[in-house]
Amino acid sequence: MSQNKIDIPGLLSRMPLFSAMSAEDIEQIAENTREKRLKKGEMLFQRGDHPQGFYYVIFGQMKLAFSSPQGNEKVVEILGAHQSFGEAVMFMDRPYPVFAESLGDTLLLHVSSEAVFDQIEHDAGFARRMLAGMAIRLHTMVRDVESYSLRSSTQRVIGYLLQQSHAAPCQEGEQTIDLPTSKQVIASRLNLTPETLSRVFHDLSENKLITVQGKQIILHDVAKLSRYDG
Amino acid sequence: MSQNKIDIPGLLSRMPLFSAMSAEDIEQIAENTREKRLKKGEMLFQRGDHPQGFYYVIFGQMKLAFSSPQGNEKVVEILGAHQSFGEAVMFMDRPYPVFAESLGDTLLLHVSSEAVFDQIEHDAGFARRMLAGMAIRLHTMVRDVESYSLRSSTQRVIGYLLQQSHAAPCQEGEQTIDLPTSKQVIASRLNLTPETLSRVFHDLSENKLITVQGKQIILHDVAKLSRYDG
DNA sequence: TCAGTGAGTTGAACAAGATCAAAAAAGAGA
DNA sequence: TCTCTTTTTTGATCTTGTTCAACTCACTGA
Repeated sequence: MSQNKIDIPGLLSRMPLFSAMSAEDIEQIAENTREKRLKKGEMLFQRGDHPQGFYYVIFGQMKLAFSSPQGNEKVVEILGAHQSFGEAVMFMDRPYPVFAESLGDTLLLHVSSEAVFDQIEHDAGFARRMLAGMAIRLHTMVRDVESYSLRSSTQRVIGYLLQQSHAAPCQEGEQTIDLPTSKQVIASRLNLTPETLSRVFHDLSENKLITVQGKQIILHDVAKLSRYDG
Repeated sequence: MSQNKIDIPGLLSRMPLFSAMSAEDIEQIAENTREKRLKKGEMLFQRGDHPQGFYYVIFGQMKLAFSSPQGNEKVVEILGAHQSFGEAVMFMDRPYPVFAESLGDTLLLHVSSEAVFDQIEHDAGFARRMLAGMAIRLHTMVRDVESYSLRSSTQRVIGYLLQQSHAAPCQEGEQTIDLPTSKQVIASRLNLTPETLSRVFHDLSENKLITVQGKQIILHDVAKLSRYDG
């Protein structure tokens, strides 16, 4: 908590959602924005809490997840800097369906619902950007359902690695990526147990497709990797 | 195709999305709306096609699904009368991630993207309703992911039955529901094989919780059913 | 430096569903 | 009504990924 004052309007204007807005409008939003600092492992909200705005990650990392009565936990999303979450739930009369917990020391901005609703009222471009953002979110979710439904564990892991690598699908040569968080959390994100993820990594390593060094993973041949089917 | 002329403005004004709109605005939308008739089993759009608007079901039934390279098919959503689909994808520069096929003879309205964008431009209430609709869609998707991730096949089936029954969770006595389509399709919607769905129904019947008569299912005790854990 | 702790790995046994094959039942058309 | 087709059910077997337990490793903090 030893961080200095932060420049809220400056940060807001760097968000895609707000970047096309006038200085006055930014100022208006900024007045309804608060910063929120979390230490590693802190809970931001629980499933069932009522939302009053959405969040934007300045630095650090958050996870969104739900837990079953049996105590299992399923990570829905891992969010890093420059990503936002909680927009959708503002527009429903519903509590959060997931809980949010920080994965490291994290700084968030919280933009209140009122500010968002006011902006929608007089800025159609903003409304359109908001709709576009939610559409992308929905699309991501649909792709997740697709991958849980009709891809094997190995295929899901490969898909994740390729996504993280941001590589053109046909790119030649090696590519190094850094896992954004622990393997446990990533396993849950991919709907796998940590054991299974470990075994998949082992298998891919044995086939000379990747090398795992802690959180660092080298993809030896992106093209071959995307064709591989365990 | 022997249906008479249909009253497009009348039908539109009965949609929640448009119901609060002025007659002139409805007329404007209506001019950009076309009807589309499908026979059973017809393909409306393929994965990869480019959207030019969204659809609304007047009567009949549609399924949205994707298929894997291995030929498996996974039904994402089953849509009946008074439901719409395809809104989200209008707001992205992306093709459809799923395909759409009719499950019976179906009449749809197709509302063009242009009409929607124009309306957003001058009607903030419309934008808000659009956002609310997409938020609900997203929420449904999140609940699906939850149920695929941390519920057993039996629990998913029970969840589906309870949802279809529209019963208050603590309701006493019997409740009859009609499956909206074939058990195959429902199985896929629930991420199950037809065989597994059949066995779950069998198991629930044996435990006197339900009776299955073709597409008709009697829930003998909603409260007990929602507590049951095979 | 070294215990202590949580993360990650490995192996063996297990279980939930899937798959394959075949029979039974229900519809659809003529 | 009687085929012919499709859907649904049932049984046997198989697979994928889970579970449980033990072990290794890396890192943290006195």
